[in-house]
Amino acid sequence: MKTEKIPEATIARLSVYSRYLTKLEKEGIVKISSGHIAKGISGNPAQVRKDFAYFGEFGTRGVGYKIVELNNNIKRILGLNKVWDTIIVGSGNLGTALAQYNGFSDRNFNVVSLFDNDVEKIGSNIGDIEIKSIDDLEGYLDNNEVEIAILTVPSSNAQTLANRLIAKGIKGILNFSPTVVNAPGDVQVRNIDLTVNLEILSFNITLNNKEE
Amino acid sequence: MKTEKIPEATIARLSVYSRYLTKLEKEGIVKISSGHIAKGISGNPAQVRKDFAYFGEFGTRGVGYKIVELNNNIKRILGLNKVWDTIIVGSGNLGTALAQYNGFSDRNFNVVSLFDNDVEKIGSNIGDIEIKSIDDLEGYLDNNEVEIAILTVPSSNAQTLANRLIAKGIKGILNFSPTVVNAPGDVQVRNIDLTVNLEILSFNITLNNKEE
DNA sequence: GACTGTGAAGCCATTCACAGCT
DNA sequence: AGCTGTGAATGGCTTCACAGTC
Repeated sequence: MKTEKIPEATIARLSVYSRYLTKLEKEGIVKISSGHIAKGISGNPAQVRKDFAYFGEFGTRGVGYKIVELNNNIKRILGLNKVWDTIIVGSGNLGTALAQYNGFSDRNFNVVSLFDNDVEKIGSNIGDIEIKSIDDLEGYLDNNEVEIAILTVPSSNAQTLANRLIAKGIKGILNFSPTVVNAPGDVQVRNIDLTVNLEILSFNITLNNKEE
Repeated sequence: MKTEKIPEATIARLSVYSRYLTKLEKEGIVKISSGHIAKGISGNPAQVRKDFAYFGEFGTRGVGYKIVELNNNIKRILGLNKVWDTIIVGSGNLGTALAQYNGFSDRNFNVVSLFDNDVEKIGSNIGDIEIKSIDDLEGYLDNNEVEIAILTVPSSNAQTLANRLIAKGIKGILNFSPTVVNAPGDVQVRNIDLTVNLEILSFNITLNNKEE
């Protein structure tokens, strides 16, 4: 193993491997080869091995990988050996849907609060998460250790709210609004752009239809 | 312009350019240079020009691009010069949230129906979209021209439902369940994996914290 | 014999740099 | 002078192929 730049694609795949390994763990399977991991997630065996090799030697030649041990290593690498308290800013349809999404808690992301500017919503609950006033955002972040925020507000407000989050020490933003959010280098931003993905579909379908 | 393989990243950027150009159009701006487009979407001018060059010569040397004309070209390339009727399969929190998301209709994607297997929900409306029984999926697709489906069902059902959609001629699937959906080559699948994106954030934050 | 770990090769996307046009 | 269009150079990721280990 050499220390070198790790492709972001590798990190994304580690997350996928881990979820697959967790499934196998539950089924009681004990060990697995890179070839079978690759088959399970529709990938390439050499790539699976190379992805792991950035971080250490987790397998045994001639044998394969012990699933529990490998998965623990991946979760540690991804920073999932702790619970990440997370807030959602914007309790519109998407924000409230994400607040109730089980997939996050399964992976150690715990939504602790929702923020909105709609007085009709403030004070009510989504599941057992209270919707708080956006005016209380700074106060909340002063008193609670939160490093990750999910941003589900209209494009027009996205950068302003991102700035407020960053000013209060938020280190990662998952942005769903269809606008690019800028942040200083020590703050991670990931954009999930729903319409871009639909438009890639429409491009490819249009292309396929022409080729027929 | 030469015909060659077009990077998928180029298609994703075309979608982003188009949204930015639409914004400028509304502001009444008439022409723009690759440098200004790049600034607007936090990109690189050479890349902007190269992305366009895959499809033709849309600009004028020494001058730049006419915004309306360029945007029309991009929208045509992306297949957005028609309305795409779309169904959502799975009317859980995420499915209903997406059904009400304005960003889709703004870009010519029209959600025409929601499907679910919960008898409590079937027959009720989300906005003006009726929730239909999943048993009626095939019948609906026989009688309505739909090429794109959004899949927001639990992982355990995702592949089965994808197969049913593909059997009825669906050409593109936007999959939100955290599982890989397989499809034949003429069917496009795009996966939006919410937890993968959170885990990339947690990896990067963990890495930054260590480096401090 | 089976499977990992890894240098080298191959492939693809981005960026540079400049000729060509207005 | 300003800006596009594009071949060439660069950089990065993926795949190959095989030595090393069990």
